[in-house]
Amino acid sequence: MMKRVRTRFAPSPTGYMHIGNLRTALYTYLIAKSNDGDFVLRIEDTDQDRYVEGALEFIYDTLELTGLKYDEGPDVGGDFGPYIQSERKDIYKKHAHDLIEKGAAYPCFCTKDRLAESRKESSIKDGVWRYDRKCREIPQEEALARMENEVYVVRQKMPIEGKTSFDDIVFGHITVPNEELEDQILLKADGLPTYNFANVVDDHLMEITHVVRGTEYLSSAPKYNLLYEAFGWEIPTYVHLTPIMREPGKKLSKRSGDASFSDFYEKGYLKEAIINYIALLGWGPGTNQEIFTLEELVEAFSIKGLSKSPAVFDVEKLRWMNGVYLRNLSVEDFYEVAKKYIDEIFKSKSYDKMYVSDLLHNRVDVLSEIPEMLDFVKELPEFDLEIVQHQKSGTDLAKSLVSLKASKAELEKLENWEKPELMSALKGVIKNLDVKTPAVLWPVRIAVSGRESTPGGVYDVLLLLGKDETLKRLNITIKRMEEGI
RNA sequence: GGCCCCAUAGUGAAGUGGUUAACACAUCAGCCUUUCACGCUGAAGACGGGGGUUCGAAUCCCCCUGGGGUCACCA
Repeated sequence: MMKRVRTRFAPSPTGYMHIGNLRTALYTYLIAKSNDGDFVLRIEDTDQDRYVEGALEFIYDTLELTGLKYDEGPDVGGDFGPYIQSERKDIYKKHAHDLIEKGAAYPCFCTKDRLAESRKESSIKDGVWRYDRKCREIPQEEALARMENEVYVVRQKMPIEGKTSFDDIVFGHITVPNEELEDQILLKADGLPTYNFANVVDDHLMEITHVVRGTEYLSSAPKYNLLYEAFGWEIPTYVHLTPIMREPGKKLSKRSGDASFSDFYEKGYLKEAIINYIALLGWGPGTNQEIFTLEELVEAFSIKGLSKSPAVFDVEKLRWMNGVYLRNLSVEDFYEVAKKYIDEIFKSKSYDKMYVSDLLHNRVDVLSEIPEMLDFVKELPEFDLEIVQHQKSGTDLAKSLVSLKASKAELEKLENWEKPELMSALKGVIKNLDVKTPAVLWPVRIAVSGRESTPGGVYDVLLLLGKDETLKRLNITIKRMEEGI
């Protein structure tokens, strides 16, 4: 009987959900759920200096929004709490002392000053300083006594010689020389554990079976193995994830701009598309399927599909995928997500919601583009008269002017400003003038929109503007042209 | 610098000794068309380099190169 799979997402409360963190959360969730297991949220706040107000809510909200529902966590409870590390202080302290008794760790009384001094002296040699293990030799009895009234940290006693190996499910078997391992600090002088200690203790106590984290922890894994062994605990399955790069060679980071989930979300990328896209950054289903709902990801996910090399975040592909999601929406649903962007253009003016949505929903990749696509609705933009001519059908300015005047005359007569009427009016113009269709439709559209490309054709643009505005703009452009010729 | 890891088109990514080396985004061309977009069709584009092993290597081994990670009282 296999143990129940349990994974945990363990962010620091920094008030920011980096896209890479989100992906880690996603994969962690998928590993649990694709095995009918539990997904746990644990907050790693052992660095007091880093605490950001409101960060917890931010994490809860983001996971809620993206659908990564956790079975246990600070706000939902569970049998393995508390789920916030700063509330587990006593647990770490007890375990650190157990380790001292077992001889796998020792208290270190070196002050930061002495360390800095030591670092300064020896750094001349090869550039990399490592703790000189001064306190390691203090007899345990004496050390225990000094702990009563001195400030100390607890350090892990690493083997001096030999090698340590560990297995990672994506990277395989990895061996490192023990001389590389520093006697790292487990418990800080403030009594809180370092990540290096807390993660081991918590993962064991919370019965985490698959430890999912970034490759930045790969080189620390042997130290964790040594810790598990010292405690006599079962070693979990390690799943180290490659980083997401902004461009080849450059890691995606907060500093390089819009690398956070909320930035994308607020720009008009759908959460489903973001999740879908990042799922494919570093993981492949082994089939050609690319569009996945979260449920489908749970179904399709396998650790085997995880990639060993870093993946570059390609905004262009995210755009495309977001467009696919938008197009797959019904017009009604599209309106719901696009509403706030469309309203930026129409403000309080009334408009036919479904009509506008229908016009937009095949043409938009990112919702925030909408105001720009419709900006001509607000007012006639400045534009170069040259674009009024339709080159392909050999229409020049003079001919365009004729088309415009004739069109204006017909449009003025219309009682009903509806598509069928507009169509028959302009088709009549085309027939009377005996010209090609674009020779009329193109100039009219440009004359009233000032744009070479618009969502929808002339009739759509005319409907968007209404009769009065259309005629007003036709007059303006006609006048400009008359003065120009 | 030491140690560890990685390496298929611009990007993601199939492929695990024998393939015309998939597929998707992007690019380019054509079709559709009243512009744009959607959609459809097609094109160009890759196994980082060098040695082995093998009848045969993108696939296995070694070296080089390139990239990444790590070496905190941060996670």
